[in-house]
Amino acid sequence: MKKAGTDAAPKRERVPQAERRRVTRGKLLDATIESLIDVGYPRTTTVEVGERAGLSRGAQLHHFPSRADLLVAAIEHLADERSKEFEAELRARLEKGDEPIDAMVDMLWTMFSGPLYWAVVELMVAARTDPELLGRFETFERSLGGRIYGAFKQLTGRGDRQAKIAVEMTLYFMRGLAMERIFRENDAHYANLIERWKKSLRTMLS
Amino acid sequence: MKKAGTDAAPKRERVPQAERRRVTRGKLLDATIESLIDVGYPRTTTVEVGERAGLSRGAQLHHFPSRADLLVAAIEHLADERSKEFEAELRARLEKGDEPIDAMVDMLWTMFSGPLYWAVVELMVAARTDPELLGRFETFERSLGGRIYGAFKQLTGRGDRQAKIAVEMTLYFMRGLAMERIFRENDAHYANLIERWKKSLRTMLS
DNA sequence: TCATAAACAGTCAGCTCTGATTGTTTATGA
DNA sequence: TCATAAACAATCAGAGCTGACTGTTTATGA
Repeated sequence: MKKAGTDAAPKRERVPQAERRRVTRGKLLDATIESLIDVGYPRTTTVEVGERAGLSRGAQLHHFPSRADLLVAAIEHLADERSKEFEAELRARLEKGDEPIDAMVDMLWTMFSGPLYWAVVELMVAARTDPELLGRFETFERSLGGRIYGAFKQLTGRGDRQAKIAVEMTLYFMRGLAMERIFRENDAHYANLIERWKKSLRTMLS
Repeated sequence: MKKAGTDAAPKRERVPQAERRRVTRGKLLDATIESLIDVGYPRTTTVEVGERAGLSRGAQLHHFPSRADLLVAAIEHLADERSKEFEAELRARLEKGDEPIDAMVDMLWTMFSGPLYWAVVELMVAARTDPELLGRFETFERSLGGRIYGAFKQLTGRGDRQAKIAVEMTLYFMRGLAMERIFRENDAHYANLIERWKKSLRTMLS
């Protein structure tokens, strides 16, 4: 009764190793991001992540031998997720055909006010005092920054220095505004400030 | 030889209990802030702080029975320190007699780019997932925010709604810009953006 | 000057987290 | 079909952290 029927019978799914590997790692990395969002960096322990992923310790350590390995991989995974989020948002705005500045700012705020951004904040702050994380984080942050600037060019047709700086300042403003959400949940307040930012941005670009 | 000469002899300093208490607690709280800046929130353990303060475990636990007590007190202490920093900066700008907007923005950037702000960031992010810290943090953050707005009124003579929002947006921008310092140290870059912000601010207020 | 309380020191048990080890199951390709 | 390697499971020792406990020193005010 140990071996499953080898011929006709239940027809077990045959999943290639590479695919199984990908799925299990994905579960662990998703669980890591989720834990960062829910309980923060210090309490994102390997046990916490293993439980969230529903995997045994052995399975976990097979893929990520140490907590550091897990977190470093989580940075890359988070970058992927944000990238997907970004592309989806960009497509949505393009379809809606909003005015470019509005589209850009709204799109960015959607990302900065979404749950994934808490994971970014946790990792960013942890990276400040952890050289290994810092190196990784920087790489992906720059890459996404470049992609955002590219989208701005695509939307507005402007690629000059002034535009670049305006995008940069927008990102900083969003970052600071997003942090405020630690204390306040008042969506109307943020909506108001976002509208005001659009005005400032237009002035900067004119 | 145990008891010191009671009459003439070496004249031991007599320090009142309240003062000794104040000093020892100050050492512990300073050490906590220093540790937050140097190694971050997760590694700011009670042992780490005790060693930095040069105090025994007993002394430490006498004043702060738990890690949580220490961190909560550190928030208040940090608020005091920032407050002092603020008042000092404000006086300096008033003496220099700079143009009000310049003075305000420069003063704020001095604070946001100073070492104390890293401690603020560490505690703020930790507070996100820790209700006890959150309550405390919010209180002092609001209080300092009010004081900053007050100074703005004092400097510019403007206390209208538009001014209030402009100050608020300035604080958000600074917060986001300060975080960038995790990755980049290029002072000239920040100086440039600060100058641009002054322009935006003037436009907002005009 | 002396009783009392606060300040301070040192040690340690208990807990949690990490990562190593060993054993079992499942998939793949020969 | 079977040997091999990857994937997964379970347990555990070691290290670090917290907070409790006990004992000593120092200051205060009666």
